[in-house]
Amino acid sequence: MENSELLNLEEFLPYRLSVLSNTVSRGIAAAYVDRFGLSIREWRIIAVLGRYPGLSAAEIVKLTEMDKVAVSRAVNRLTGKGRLKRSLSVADKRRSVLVLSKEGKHLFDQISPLAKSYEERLLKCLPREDQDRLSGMLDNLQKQATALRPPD
Amino acid sequence: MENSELLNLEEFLPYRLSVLSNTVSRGIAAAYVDRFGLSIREWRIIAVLGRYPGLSAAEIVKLTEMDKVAVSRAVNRLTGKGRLKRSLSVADKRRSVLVLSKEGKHLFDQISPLAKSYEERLLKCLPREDQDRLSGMLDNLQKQATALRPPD
DNA sequence: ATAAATTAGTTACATATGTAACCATTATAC
DNA sequence: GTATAATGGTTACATATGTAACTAATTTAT
Repeated sequence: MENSELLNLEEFLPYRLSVLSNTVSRGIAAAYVDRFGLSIREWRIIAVLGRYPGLSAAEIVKLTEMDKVAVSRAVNRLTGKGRLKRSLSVADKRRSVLVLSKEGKHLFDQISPLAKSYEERLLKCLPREDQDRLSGMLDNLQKQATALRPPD
Repeated sequence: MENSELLNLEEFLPYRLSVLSNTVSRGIAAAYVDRFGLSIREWRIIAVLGRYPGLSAAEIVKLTEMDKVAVSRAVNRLTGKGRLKRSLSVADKRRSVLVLSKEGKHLFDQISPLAKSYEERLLKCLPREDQDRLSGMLDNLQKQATALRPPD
């Protein structure tokens, strides 16, 4: 067996992405999980609905790459706590229409600056030029990874 | 509230990293989870031990950013299935010394090329020059994220 | 030399998660 | 128009996970 076929973990992009993403997610979570009683996934749903009010659960699934059951459950918890309002689409009675409640909006407003501040501190390690490049590369990688993904 | 303080999710680096990492991890997992009966975390431990035989559980924790309980459990499962051998360090009887068994090595040898092939196809979307740049940026980001991480 | 603090790892508990099976509704095929 | 397939979402079950409390071994401070 050619040694070059064996995996060198610390050069392996998927591994590095995963480690980095975990470190970062926990870093941000530290700022809101305890303080606001939100799980990472719940926050993600708040954030996506803060940005795009009126999404359905299925649309959240597509946007966030979260599992549809996970979304269903997080939405239920958030609705139960009064952080989200759910109604049914008139055009398609299967579809839910999700929006932040007043309290949900308030959470979004409070956590947004914390999240952005974290991002800013994180990006300080890259020169401006690299930051823009990185953004483009991530777009390309995401498209490619989506294309490579096996059908469910 | 200044609109600029609100989070724009699709430009938010931590979010994009998380989505990308999930898409990628699932893409690779599709190649081994069912075929070899390995969870993503178990595979990660196989991979790190294939690269660094003799690590302790705590060292795996540091290298992979996995939770120490998660590592303990995955190691137990792998040992139970005969994919890993565990002994105790002579110098420090708390420490485990972990190595792949023959079967574990075989798994590593079989999955490595699949993983590398996935990585290769993923990276096809970036010109060579960007690939090198990306690598350097990920190093910097990882260091920064680690520095920003709150103490446990 | 001994008590206190640290470190490696495991266990117990509550909670979260993924898979598959399941309704209800809407779209498609005939 | 009716049967069939596809879609949105939930539920049930088994399993995985995180937190905190724990044991055992080692290190540090005195």
